[in-house]
Amino acid sequence: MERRLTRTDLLGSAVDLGPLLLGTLISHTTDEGTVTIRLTELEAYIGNGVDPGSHAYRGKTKRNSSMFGEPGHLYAYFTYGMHVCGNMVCSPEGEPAGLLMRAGEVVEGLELARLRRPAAKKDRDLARGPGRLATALGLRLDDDGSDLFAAPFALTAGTRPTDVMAGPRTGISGAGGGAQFPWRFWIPGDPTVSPYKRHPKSH
DNA sequence: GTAACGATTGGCT
DNA sequence: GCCAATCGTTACT
Repeated sequence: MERRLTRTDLLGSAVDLGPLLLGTLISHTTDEGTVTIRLTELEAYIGNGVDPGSHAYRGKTKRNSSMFGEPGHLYAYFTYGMHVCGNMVCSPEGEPAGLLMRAGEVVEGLELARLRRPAAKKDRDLARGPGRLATALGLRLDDDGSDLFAAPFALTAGTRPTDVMAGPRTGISGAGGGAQFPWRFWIPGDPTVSPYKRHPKSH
């Protein structure tokens, strides 16, 4: 039986929660329908001057304020002038931390996800990458701050993976990109996990 | 005020 | 593998 998650399940260190939350199902319902994605890849970001890769590294701003809010809410941001990415906010209010939803498998609303992701050649590419996942789920910038435990969102415990891998985060430049912060977590062997890419600038 | 850069993607070589 | 797209945020002058 599938269990509905509660806010307590997201209250804790993002680094600890990352591996535990792999396999979680996130649902988003719009007037177009419902899409549910089983998360297969997550990245932890903390901040507070500790994590150079985090948007919250230099403190609270208008953009990242959701990360400082109540756990279980969405931190959605706009990047590269065209993509939206979504985080699940963890840790107590006032302490910025989140888990970037980097990839997943569409398990409900396949047709709607295909409609939203016309560029995807295979179903495994529908949510393979943070911008793609957000698009498939129908996330928009104004969903930033939304409570993931209230309509139109829902979080459900999925089948827990038998194995979990950890490594350096993708696309991070500078100090936050190295093996010093192995806070990318994924389900090994899952075809929907995105390929690792180091930041273009770090050569 | 002005320039550079991204927690990326998709198309092309 | 290489690179353009595209614009808000950040990092300078």
